[in-house]
Amino acid sequence: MTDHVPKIVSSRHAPVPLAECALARAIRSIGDGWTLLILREALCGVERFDAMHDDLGIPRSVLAERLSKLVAEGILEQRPYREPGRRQRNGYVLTEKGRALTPALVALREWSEAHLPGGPSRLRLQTPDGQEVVTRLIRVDGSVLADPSEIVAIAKPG
Amino acid sequence: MTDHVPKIVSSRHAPVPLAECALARAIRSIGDGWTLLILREALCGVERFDAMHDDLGIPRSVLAERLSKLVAEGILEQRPYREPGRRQRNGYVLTEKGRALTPALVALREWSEAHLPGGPSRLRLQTPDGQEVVTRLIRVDGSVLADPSEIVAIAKPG
DNA sequence: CTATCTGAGTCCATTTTTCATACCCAAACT
DNA sequence: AGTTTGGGTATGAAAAATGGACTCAGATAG
Repeated sequence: MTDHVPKIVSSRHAPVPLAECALARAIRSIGDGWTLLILREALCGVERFDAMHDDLGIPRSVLAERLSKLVAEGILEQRPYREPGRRQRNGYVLTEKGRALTPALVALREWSEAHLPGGPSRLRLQTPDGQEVVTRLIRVDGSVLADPSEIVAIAKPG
Repeated sequence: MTDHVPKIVSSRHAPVPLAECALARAIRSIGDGWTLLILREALCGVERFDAMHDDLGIPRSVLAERLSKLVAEGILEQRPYREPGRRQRNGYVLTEKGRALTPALVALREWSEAHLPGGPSRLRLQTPDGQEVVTRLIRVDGSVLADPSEIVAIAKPG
């Protein structure tokens, strides 16, 4: 104690362990390739099992398992519907919790457009009046952050 | 051709196929649980193989494979360093392309704080002067979007 | 009333990843 | 010369993904 512990040189390790990190929890919850692609489908308004199966080429068993996990987590909910002359079925739609993932997906899309090869995306995310939607990083005082390299990660004492 | 094809009833399917979707490409590139957790480490300033291994509990072979993929994609780069009296090694740091993922990760963190159980996160992402950073969805005209449910996905004609 | 069609899944055998542990290597220090 | 240490490979066992066949229930046709 009277020792002057030389002090940790730099942050060799993350400032916060996984168990206390909200970002890590989000990744655990939805950070899986198929799950993210399913959320893209949901954001695009696709509700049906077979439509997702067709769009994604995902194995049916994997799709069923992921959908029920997303329902269990409250990100999707089953919405029964019936087409005229067809029997009742249920589709999957985003809950409010699920919709709240939109900023993250929009940010990913922007990153891809700016930094990945493959040409411009044909997918547009916009308001009903046709204005495209983008994300911005801002400080709590409302000012826009120009450069993400200004960001540092620290641990809140706890 | 003279047939009046009845017209597709609604968007059962996504407006854009995966191959032409920037969001899908991003998911292919980094949408994997371990990869996202590695990016979290990088964002936290963790550079070294062993530090990441300790923090994440990831198998060494998986970590090695993911790191080299991220380097190949230009998201991380190897930065050789040498501590006094130690041999030269290389760490991994975000490139500019990698840093550009920050908004997506911040958005995920916000979602987690707002909607997942687990208590407040101890991880803070802030500017050097201590202001916390958050994301906002905005229209191209600059106005802030209050509710993500206003968003619709459509295909750009192509 | 029986047959058939369809959307929405489940089941199952095979292949692919992941996992955990052990092992390896090169530099630096003893 | 021998030991330590960060940074990886190699390897067999366990888990997950894959793709195809199978199931089920209700609507409609015959």
